[in-house]
Amino acid sequence: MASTLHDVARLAGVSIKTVSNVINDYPHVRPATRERVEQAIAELGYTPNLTARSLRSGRTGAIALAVPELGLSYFAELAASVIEAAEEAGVVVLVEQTGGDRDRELELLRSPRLKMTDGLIFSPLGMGQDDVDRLDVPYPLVVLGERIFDGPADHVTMRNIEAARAATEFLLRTGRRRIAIVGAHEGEVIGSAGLRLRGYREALDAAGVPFDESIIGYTTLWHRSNGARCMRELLDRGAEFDAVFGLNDTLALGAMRVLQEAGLRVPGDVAVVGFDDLDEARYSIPSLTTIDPGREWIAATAVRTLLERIEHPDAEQPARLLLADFRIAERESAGAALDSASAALESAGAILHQGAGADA
Amino acid sequence: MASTLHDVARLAGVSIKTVSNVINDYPHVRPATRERVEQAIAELGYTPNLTARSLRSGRTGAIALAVPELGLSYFAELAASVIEAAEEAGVVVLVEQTGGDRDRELELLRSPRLKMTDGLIFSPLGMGQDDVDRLDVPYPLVVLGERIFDGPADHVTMRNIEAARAATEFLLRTGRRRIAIVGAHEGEVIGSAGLRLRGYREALDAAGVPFDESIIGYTTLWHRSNGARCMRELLDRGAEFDAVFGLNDTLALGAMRVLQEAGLRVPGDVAVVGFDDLDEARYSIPSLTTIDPGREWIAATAVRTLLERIEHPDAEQPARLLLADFRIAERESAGAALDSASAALESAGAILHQGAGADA
DNA sequence: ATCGGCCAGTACAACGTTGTAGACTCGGCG
DNA sequence: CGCCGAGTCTACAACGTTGTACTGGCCGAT
Repeated sequence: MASTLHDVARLAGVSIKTVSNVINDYPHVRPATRERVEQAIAELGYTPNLTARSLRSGRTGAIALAVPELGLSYFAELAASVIEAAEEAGVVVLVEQTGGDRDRELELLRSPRLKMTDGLIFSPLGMGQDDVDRLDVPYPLVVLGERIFDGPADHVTMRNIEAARAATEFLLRTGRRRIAIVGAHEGEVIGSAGLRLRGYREALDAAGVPFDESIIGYTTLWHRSNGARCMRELLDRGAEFDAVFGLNDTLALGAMRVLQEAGLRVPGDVAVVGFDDLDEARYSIPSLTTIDPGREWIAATAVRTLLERIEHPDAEQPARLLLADFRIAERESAGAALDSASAALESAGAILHQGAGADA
Repeated sequence: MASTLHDVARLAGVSIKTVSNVINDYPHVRPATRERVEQAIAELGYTPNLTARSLRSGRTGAIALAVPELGLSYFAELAASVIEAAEEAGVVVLVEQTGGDRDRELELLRSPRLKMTDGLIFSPLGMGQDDVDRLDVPYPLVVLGERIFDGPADHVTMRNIEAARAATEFLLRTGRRRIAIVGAHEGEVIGSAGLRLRGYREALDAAGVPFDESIIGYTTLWHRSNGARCMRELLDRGAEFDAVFGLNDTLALGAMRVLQEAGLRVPGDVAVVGFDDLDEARYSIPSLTTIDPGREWIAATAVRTLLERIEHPDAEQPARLLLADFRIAERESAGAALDSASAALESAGAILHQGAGADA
């Protein structure tokens, strides 16, 4: 059905290798021959069989992206950015969902289905630091997220601690003193929750504000409903606070909903800050002040790094850690500065911290 | 680096075909031989080269999914469902973004990159009915959405007219009479906007409520911000209404935000209904009453239909139109019934209309 | 005893492409 | 005049897999 080099060669009266040479812009082809071949290609509507080309070249021109779930806005937007960056590099993206399940993540790492791709961008959620050895795979791999550090593969991620610290400092600077947390993970040290909580504590310590366990809300999965539930529990137990730091936007949005249901005004009574800068944060009521963690940069860097590894598979370059810059996206939910200094800051554009890209 | 059938065969002392037979569960292999081969496979960590297998078999085990943008929640959730359904069928999914741009959509349809897949699930947004002939492609294709009807390819979509009519009837039944529209497309007949507006008009006509152009809000792209802008325009020009039908959830959510900013209570002063049943609709404030258009069924059916076409490429079965059932997901933004009949209905569970799946 | 049929396993070709080696022509230079 | 090198093109092999056809050996039925 689909035509091959043989068909084109027969029609043009040349060998199949000459057709191949024309397609690949090999220079030593007479213009007359080239034209004859091109005409035959057009006539037959020939397109090269990429599978055969892959077999021959050992490259597929596809990369895999594994995320927990596209239904989670953060990963949907991450995937969008990865696909876009890959497209610019002429590469297509095969998307897998792991559900954030450790077993499925481990299984995926050794799945033969990856043989269809040249490498993997992997965002684990179920695996932890103990599984670090499982990242030692026989194909190019770039890891995202904060579940596993110092692994054998390149790692692109965000400045969780610094960003969370900046978010907390922002709230402190606007006069808030009792900053509740929504979404903490019990006993976690590494991982988004652990790192962001650490940034929060660093900011409190630096400002001399005591850490108060009673306004820390714990939960498991970072779903909207859990943000709501978490906030409801805080309110029910009579916790007192004048600000909320949701460890991601979905949590913050869920929490904000509960605050409003309870008759509290945002940001009047309680300021709310999130983390992720989802598209949605721009359109909530009120719009959500949040951390833009550099998602696009992360996506572009992950693709670029992976393609470099694919290009030079034998390069003995050690695994790198690449960190994105972040900024505070200041909006309504925590824009009302309580003193004049921060009011000036507010109008200035809100880039509070611009970390240096650690490309080394 | 990676081992091949040859390596395994050499180690096990058999021919490569026997190894192949073991892998493919060919029955006529002696248990002793099978075991020897399996041991060699384990020892070498052999996994089959899927590219070579694809070349040989003519099948890749991958399908492509082309959507406008994963940043749009509807398509992110659609993609999630498609990937899940494909996974169950043992197939992987290559995701492309067209940006809803007609030229990129047309280009994608003849892109050689599709050669890496067995078929395409295509959700166009820029193309229109005039481009129907472009869907006559030399590979299995399933079309989604409502941009193009009666094309040469299988088409899986939702009951836009009936669902929009049911949404409108729901508002009418709860006593609303002045139902504003957010997100109409000027002059559109086909397409989600055109069809949903038609369902709206049918409901009005059936109830003897006059259609009033002054409460129809027009916009272009269905982004949150456009829903907000659209609603602001309606308010600015002094339009009077007691309900809003957002032609999708993002529009409705944007509109709801503006209503609340303007001091109007939802659903007290204005009831709001959306369309899509995004995850987000469950967690907005108030939660959004909306149409569940059967997205999961659409995804599963698209995958199943595509795989059937791939399986039987020569079957001369004519292109089919497959329609999903829908239901009203009744939530807070339009739950407050104004009469006792609908109050009873409200507590009943809100499946207002259950269309029959047209699998013929 | 001979044949047909089943079992276990093998050799070869083919999927469509591209790298390598080489054939053939032609012009220029020694 | 003969040789070299560059230009143009071709034949062949190989990427790793699997379908087809085949070889023997064995058993039971004729």
